Amino acid sequence: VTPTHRLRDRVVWLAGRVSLRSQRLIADHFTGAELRKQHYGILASLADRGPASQAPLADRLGLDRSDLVSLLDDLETRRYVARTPDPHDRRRKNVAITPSGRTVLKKLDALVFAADDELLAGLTPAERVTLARLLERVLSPADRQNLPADRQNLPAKAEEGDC
Amino acid sequence: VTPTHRLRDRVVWLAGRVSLRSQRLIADHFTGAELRKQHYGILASLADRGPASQAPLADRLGLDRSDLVSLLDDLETRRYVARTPDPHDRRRKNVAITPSGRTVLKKLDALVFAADDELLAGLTPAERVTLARLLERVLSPADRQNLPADRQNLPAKAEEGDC
DNA sequence: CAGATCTCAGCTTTACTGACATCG
DNA sequence: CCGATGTCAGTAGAGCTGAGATCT
Repeated sequence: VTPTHRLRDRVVWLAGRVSLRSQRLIADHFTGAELRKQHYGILASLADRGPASQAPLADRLGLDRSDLVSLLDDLETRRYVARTPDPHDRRRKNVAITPSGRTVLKKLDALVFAADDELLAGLTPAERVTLARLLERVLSPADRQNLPADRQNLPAKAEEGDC
Repeated sequence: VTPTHRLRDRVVWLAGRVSLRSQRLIADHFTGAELRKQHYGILASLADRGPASQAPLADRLGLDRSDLVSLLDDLETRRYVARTPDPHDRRRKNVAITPSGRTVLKKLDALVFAADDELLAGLTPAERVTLARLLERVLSPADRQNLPADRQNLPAKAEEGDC
């Protein structure tokens, strides 16, 4: 009685659908915020993982270096981040979040948290953790090509106890 | 020792990353196939869930009705689907997959399956099922708003037996 | 000179919006 | 008249490509 339903079993398809819904939820919650999803990602990454020059920053966000430029321009003109030339390598520009950037990040983080909560409304807290861990592990092999050495904090056991 | 790492705990963010990687994998596997991800979705939906007119078809794929038009044009000119006017409601056009459409679907399905396998390389079979089920459940509440009465085949128990 | 970094310009795909003619 | 359907045109976001200037 399981008539194959291809799309329901293909994570590559389901991920696209969930991503689209996530995008809509975030966009809805962000109305009037003059910043978008990627801006939030940049601020969050800078706050949680420290400053970086643009190339590594783009890598850890999964963005293209060229697309990062205008996003940083947006944030820089609003004084949410600061681009300072690297004294050791004059090609690089070190990007750091500013105090006012942290203030905005706090507000945006609440919006993203609300969107996340809305997306996962049908799941228990334990299931949400399981889902996040599985998605993170799906991403890991691709990230290992980019990230230098930043990912040792996975205890290798996948948080069972539910499901 | 868990320094908050916002992006790693937000499914709305992780879903976007996984979706992007999925998109790249599918696009890679589809090189030379003259059809894209959505074309596959249309064919798969028509094959697995039967023919439908365009509006319901768009709903069950999560596409916009307007975007479905040109996608169906592509498939129709290649004789993979057939649009036939509905005799009971002359506004509607019933869309069905053709025999040659099923042939192409088989080939595309192998490509998508390969992409899915590559995406989930780091997960065990049981974990893959768990991930698919969780993603499906995230999608369900949104789908119930669109689909008329097409989703009773979820027995309210989420196919455990693993995990 | 090879390679990395930042930047810019242009392109494609995707999703959305608004409008329209047709029909129930 | 209201609402649904299929279609079209235009818009904006997102990602990619290729190139250039600067620097290691």
